[in-house]
Amino acid sequence: MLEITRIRTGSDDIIEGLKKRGVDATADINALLTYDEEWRAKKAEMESIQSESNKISKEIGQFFREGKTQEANEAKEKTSALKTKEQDLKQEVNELETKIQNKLYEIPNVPQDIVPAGKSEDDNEVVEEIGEKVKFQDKAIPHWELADKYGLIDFELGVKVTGAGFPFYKGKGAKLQRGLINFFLDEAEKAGYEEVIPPLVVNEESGIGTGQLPDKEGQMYHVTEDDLYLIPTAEVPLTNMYRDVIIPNQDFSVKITGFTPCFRREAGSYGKDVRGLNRLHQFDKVELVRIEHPDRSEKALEEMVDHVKGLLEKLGLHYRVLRLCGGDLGFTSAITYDFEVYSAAQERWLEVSSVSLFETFQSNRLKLRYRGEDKKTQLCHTLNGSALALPRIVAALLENHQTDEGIKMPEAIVKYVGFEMIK
RNA sequence: GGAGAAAUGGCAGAGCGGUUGAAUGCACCAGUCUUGAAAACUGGCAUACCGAAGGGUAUCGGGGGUUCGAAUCCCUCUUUCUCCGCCA
Repeated sequence: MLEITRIRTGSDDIIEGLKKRGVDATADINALLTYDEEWRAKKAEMESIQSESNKISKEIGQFFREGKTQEANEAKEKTSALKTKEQDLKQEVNELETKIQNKLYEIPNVPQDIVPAGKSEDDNEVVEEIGEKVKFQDKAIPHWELADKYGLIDFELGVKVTGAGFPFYKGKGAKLQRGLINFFLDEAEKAGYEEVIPPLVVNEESGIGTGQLPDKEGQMYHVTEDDLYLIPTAEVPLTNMYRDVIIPNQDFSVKITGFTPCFRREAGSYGKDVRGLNRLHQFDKVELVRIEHPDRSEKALEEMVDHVKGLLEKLGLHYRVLRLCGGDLGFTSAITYDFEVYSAAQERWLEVSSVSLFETFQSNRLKLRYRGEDKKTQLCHTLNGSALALPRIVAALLENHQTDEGIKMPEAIVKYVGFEMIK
């Protein structure tokens, strides 16, 4: 959520910036400015009436204490007119606040200057590409066939027990999963992140805090009986740890990591996108979350990007880094780098990580602030990134490291999974 | 799940329906004193919004109500604690 003060002072820049998303926010911003002005006028009026009636109330108290009952009763008469006026104004003020709030919820974050304009993923900017496509003598076998051949993952069983998109990992498939999680967590810890195991269900306020709600409730599983949501990413509970928090100094740097399963309804997905491990309703992910001083958030973003690159290199995967264009940028993000690994058998890129800087967009909703030198509270910057999401990493590992003898594990994870080859 | 009790500032803990945004203590910050520190003393110390400023308004778990006036009374929700039941 953008800050209303920013809209007051920089509406043109916001409108200009949002064009890169293909959004024309002129009407919304102008409406907001009108509501805001009206709100301030009404509120000032309401407060002066409140002030007056507070004053009279105090006088009445004084009269009673002095035993001047008649004066007190006369003063009471005066308040009734004020009261009805106050109530009317209060209602108007409330209505305006709701309107402003709803409008603010609708406006996405403003992309940073270096974010390219664009409509879809085709306009994303390839920042760099590392490694080369693996050459195979025959055609590479897709991961779902490999998973079946080596008994690693049972998709059919998942369909029976739960439904499509909820696979069973078995034997070495399960060990690979567990090993990768531990590997990612250890790497995060080495980089200074504190490990957290959060709840996997969150309340509505948390969903609003990080921007999943309102609007995108269709993407989350909703436990209606208790009005709770299954987390679509650890970002939600990890970032909401800091909802309504004021960090007492300005030298802070919060770095947390957490492994969680993630649950996504993924309504509307179909075809090759959902084949095998490409898109699941439940998947495992290690997430990084950072809360930073605005002056240090750019640096933090770079560090996170470097961290993810390091992981992909240790896994020996051919990957590329994209700077998302305005149109592909998430609602809450000011800048996002996506990481894609090359799927040798499917011959396409698979997204395995997304690292974003939200600036104050989330912290404004979260009321997440720090206390500056002048003792005033300022909004923090929030960031997060996957490091990494498991299914597509597994898909890429299986496909890219397949040999005639089996699937070779990258050196870095051998000690984590406990074997060198899947045979 | 059933029965009771409670929810006040960073913490502890007062609070009669009327200068209570809230006593007091601790913690914290600044100053005095000191070679330095401690102690002592003095002052400061919630958040948000509106306003150029003086200042104003709101907030005592959340929401609603009674009243000229609510931290204080009523309703409701949430959470915590104690006891009982159930249970990894």
